[in-house]
Amino acid sequence: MDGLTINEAAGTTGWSPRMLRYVERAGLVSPARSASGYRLYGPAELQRLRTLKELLNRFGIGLSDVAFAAQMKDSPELREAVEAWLEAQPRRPEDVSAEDWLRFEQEKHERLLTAA
Amino acid sequence: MDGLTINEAAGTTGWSPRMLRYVERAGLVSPARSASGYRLYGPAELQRLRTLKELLNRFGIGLSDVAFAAQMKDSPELREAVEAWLEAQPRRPEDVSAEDWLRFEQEKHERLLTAA
DNA sequence: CAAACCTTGACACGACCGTGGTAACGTTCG
DNA sequence: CGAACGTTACCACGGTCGTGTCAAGGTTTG
Repeated sequence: MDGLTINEAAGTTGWSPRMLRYVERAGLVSPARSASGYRLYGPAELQRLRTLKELLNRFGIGLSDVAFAAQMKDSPELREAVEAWLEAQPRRPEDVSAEDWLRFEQEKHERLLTAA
Repeated sequence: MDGLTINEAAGTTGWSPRMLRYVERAGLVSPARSASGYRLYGPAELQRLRTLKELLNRFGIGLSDVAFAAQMKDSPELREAVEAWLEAQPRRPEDVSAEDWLRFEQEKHERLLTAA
């Protein structure tokens, strides 16, 4: 049977076995299962895991964010409702662009800014 | 000057003053400010706050989710990267539709299911 | 001018995210 | 058959989300 087991997949993707199960639970990458229930990661899943990792690192987002995007993707009702809300008013990007967003998302414990 | 103060706005929208500040911080609804720095909520903001509340309740999502959607909306780079990743493979919706998503998102502490 | 309201900053708290670890039990392979 | 590996179910822990509350100080208004 083709497909790497979870530890092998962990080895080639950089995720821990623990996280591979978590990612699956989040509905993002679900490998096939062997007759006895072992996870079998094929080339497609492995690639998906690698690009997922890069996606998260590159933008500093979380699994939940991607999971939410997925949910929006296959629930037109949700997607339309959210888009409609966002469309309503532009929020001039001067105020809340990457700067403030990051500030909010990460919310380390920095002060300052106050946007003179 | 037109515009309700934060407590008045809280009264008509159902949000607490605390949460109105939090929502602003998340970059979702930013009222104008008076000369001395008081928040002034106009009809547009009030409506936006009410619909936001309904959006969250209706789909059981969080402010962060909407904030993330907003971020995707005005960062084409992020949006394209996420969409590209999601597009890659369809994930048959039998496995991870609303059921599992909710299970993951809320993750109360329920057992069972195992989808006989 | 004093009461009532606003502002930001902080402490606090339960719930959940992202992780790791361990336990208890089934599977594969040498 | 025993070692190595897989599965699920838990405990734990720092960090963030969504909230409330309180303190210290400026503003508005009767």
